[in-house]
Amino acid sequence: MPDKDPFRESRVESRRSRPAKPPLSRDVIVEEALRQMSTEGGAPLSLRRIAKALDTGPASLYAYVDGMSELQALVLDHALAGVQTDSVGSWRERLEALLISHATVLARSPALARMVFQTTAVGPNALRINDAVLQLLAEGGVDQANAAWAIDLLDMFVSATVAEHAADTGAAQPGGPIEQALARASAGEHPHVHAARDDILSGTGEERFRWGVDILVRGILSRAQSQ
Amino acid sequence: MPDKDPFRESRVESRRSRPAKPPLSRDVIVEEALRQMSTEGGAPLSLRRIAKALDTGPASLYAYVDGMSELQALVLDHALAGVQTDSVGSWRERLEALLISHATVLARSPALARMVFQTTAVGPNALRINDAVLQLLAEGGVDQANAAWAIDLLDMFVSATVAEHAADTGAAQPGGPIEQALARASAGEHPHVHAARDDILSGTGEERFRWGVDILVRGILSRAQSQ
DNA sequence: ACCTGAACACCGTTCAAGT
DNA sequence: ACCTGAACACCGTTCAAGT
Repeated sequence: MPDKDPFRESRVESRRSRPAKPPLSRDVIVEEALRQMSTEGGAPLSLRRIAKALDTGPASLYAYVDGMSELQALVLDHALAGVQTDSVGSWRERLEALLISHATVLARSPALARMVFQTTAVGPNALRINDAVLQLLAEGGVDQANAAWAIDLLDMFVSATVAEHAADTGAAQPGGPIEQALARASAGEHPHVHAARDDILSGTGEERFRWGVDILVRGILSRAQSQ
Repeated sequence: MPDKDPFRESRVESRRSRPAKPPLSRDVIVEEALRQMSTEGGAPLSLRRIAKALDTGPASLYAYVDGMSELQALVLDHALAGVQTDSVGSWRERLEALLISHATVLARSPALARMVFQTTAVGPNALRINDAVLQLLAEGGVDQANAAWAIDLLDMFVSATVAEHAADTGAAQPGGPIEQALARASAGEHPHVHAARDDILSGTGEERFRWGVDILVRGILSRAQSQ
């Protein structure tokens, strides 16, 4: 048997020498989670998949993270760091831009969008966003009591929009379940839906989002001014 | 060995004679699902658990239901049958009553509330509810184009309210994560949140729901009248 | 003291094999 | 033809046992 060639390519890869497989940490875990959410198309977050990617067993993650629900909170806040809270224009334009930025960040991955009603956003970035919205509403002349409730309503609108969008795997497309349902609305039994069917399906996502923001802002101003 | 007493209580229970273990059907499955959602506190719907309760293996359900996501759609519509679409008063009062009824039905079980952004409500009851809302908005003088988009916004509001409520396992309680987050909002870094902290936490769920409906209706009317 | 393999108690879905 | 036990490919979480 010939001697082993000492210059042969090593096929065993020491995991120590593998370049920059960094030691486990909260940050590494959260970043891997976000990476998977943006690449793995729509698949739900999984501790086991994260562990595998980081070359450990799932139990090891529990040293750095309390469990799935804490991880979700960390991931959500990390993602919210991308929300732009400063832009230019009137307070109304800046509010709209902020909400669009918020929705855009959440819509970047379906898994993130689905997370939005499972975890309450209470991290530093949620704080930053809410503070900015309160600032803008104050500029718009909305009193503090109404503004304080309004931030929740605006947030619900953003969250519901992205969550709805993430859920429908094409429900709104031509021939999809929504169109089929509308087709089932007869003039006799559901006259109003029947009559409005084209209007119900009209508009792009962004048009409808802007329309929603307009409705909310009008409502908030109207209420604030009546008091 | 003594003879068996022919009058002894039978301990073997023929499943044929067990009273009314009805044959499998879509309806039986959907009803068992709803039963479990209202009793099993907050646990997510599970095909396996339904199958066990109906005395079969999980595979048997697939003869009657396409899979989890079709079951969810059926369950949601079945539940929506409980939404009251007729009440008395002005159109505005009747709209508020309808939305409260809708929210109440969905909030009956956390599992149902969580389902609301996973499945698009397109069954007969969703049709009935949407038709009633369109009718009320028409009464209120809202044009068809705005009303057609408004039904989605109102539905998102109801859904987001119950979904948020279902998610927070007490996030809003005194000492809960929301209060803790607000405590982290310093006067220096987050002045508006800091100043509004009491207002942010104020109000009951129902007060805030009615406030939200008021904002939405004001906004919709304002927009409709401006065109 | 720290870490983790293996186990626990679940999932939804598929399909071969049996009646 | 219909039905389903068992398997497949996953989950999150726990914990005993090892270093």
